[in-house]
Amino acid sequence: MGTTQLETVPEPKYWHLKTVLSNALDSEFAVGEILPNERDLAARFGVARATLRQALEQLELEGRLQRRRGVGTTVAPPRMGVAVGDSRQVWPGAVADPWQTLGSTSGDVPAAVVRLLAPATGEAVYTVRRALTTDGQPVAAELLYVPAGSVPELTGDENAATAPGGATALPAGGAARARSVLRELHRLELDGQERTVELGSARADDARALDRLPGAPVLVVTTRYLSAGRTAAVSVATYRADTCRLTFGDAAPDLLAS
Amino acid sequence: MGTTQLETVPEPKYWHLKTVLSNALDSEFAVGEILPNERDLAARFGVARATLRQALEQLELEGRLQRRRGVGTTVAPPRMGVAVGDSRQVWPGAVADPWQTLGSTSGDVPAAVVRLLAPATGEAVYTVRRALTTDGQPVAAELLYVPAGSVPELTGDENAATAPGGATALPAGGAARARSVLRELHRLELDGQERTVELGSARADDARALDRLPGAPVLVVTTRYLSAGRTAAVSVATYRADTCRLTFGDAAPDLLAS
DNA sequence: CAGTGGTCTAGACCACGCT
DNA sequence: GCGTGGTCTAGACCACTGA
Repeated sequence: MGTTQLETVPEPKYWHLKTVLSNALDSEFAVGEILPNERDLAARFGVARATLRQALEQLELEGRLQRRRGVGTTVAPPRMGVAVGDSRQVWPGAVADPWQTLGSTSGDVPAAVVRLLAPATGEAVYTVRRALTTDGQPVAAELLYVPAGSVPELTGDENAATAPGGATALPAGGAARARSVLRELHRLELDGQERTVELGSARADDARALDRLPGAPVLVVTTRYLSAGRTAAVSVATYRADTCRLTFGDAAPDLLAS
Repeated sequence: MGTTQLETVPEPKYWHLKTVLSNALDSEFAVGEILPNERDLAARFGVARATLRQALEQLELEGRLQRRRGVGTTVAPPRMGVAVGDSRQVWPGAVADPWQTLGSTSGDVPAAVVRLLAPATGEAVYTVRRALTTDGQPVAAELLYVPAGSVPELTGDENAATAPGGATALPAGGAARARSVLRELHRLELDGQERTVELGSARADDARALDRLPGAPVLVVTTRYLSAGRTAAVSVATYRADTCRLTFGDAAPDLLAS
């Protein structure tokens, strides 16, 4: 009886707006072009600025737009492919590794990492900071956790106090020290590696390294390096979710470029 | 001279709020517990509801909370690990494949997929819809694109009109038809597969399948199946970014559970 | 300095899930 | 019907960038 509800799922304004803008981006804008500012755009579409921003946020999340405070909103280039795992499994910092070793930090070791490392009680952990950039653009920031047991040659001089109940971070050092950690790590045989990928939001330090605001969406890649039946190292890498696409397998990244 | 700016990076309210809530979730709430409603929470923290919502959105993005319209906000369980690629590479729909084959749809073939398939001009494409659920919860929705050339035995009865300049979708069918497409596909030898992972937002149909609102964050996994030097099929799978963590490699998903 | 995006407010109404 | 989260408004001020 009642009137058959004819096509009335009132699509949210911001959703419709996003579609309209998306089409406009495809047909009327070139990569790098600057859009009108938010107040003008909102007025043009007859919506409040908050509503327009909801649409822009979606488009930025999808990598279609790039917004920068004090500058404006520009049309983003297609996401770049970033090789994360290829067939040959190697230690971080091996030859031809595009990551840049920055140094070793002295932060806490997150509980989740401690769980993966399953270190001997109170065993110290080296923390190496690395960064990945492409064409001058920051792409990813990584923290590599190496328990002292994986690099026995380094335990000579500076022994950190062993805290009960958890891994202790070793004192910070320069890039030279970080590289020596990697060098020692390479003496081990790499038996395999396991990875997980999940969505996260950038912490304050990652945000700075990635040239984004805190809370920006990132893809968190956690890698567990296995050697002799034990976890020799754990890497937590955060990739800018807006600008890059992770590639796995033997694909040349360009093959899947859009 | 000038007063050294002492610790004044005015942290946004929503960011601070997120931290406070996050700690509260760790210490004072159990998984599944319902939080006070947004209006009460906002009043309790002395902020506008919109500001509180910004903090809740972040926490939901990180998989800490689950919000459902008409119901409330609950504490989410830890993300579940979902195996995406293991060492042995197999066709979709092989034995022990946990995906459920739903049927074949008749939608358009996205331009990005056409580029990967590189089909003969106007070659028709089968589209198979599948879904993955764990413990009754929808986890992922997949569209598998199979060019007619990959399953020659099926081209007998219904030939779609070949449109110029692009791949044509074949008419829809039931789960039985979809399964026959998979069966035929298995006759090919799988030479390898390439994957990409990127952040996306759920389209209307995916949102329905995943029991989320349109625009919800999803992890889009694009897989290219290679056989005899050619792309035999392309799968585009969208995973709920809030509830799952993709696992690669030989890891048992539980090993990396948080 | 002017102009941009980022944050925040205090309201209003709507769509949905339950009971 | 009632309470929930989802959408939307019209303003205000702030933080940052670049001329």
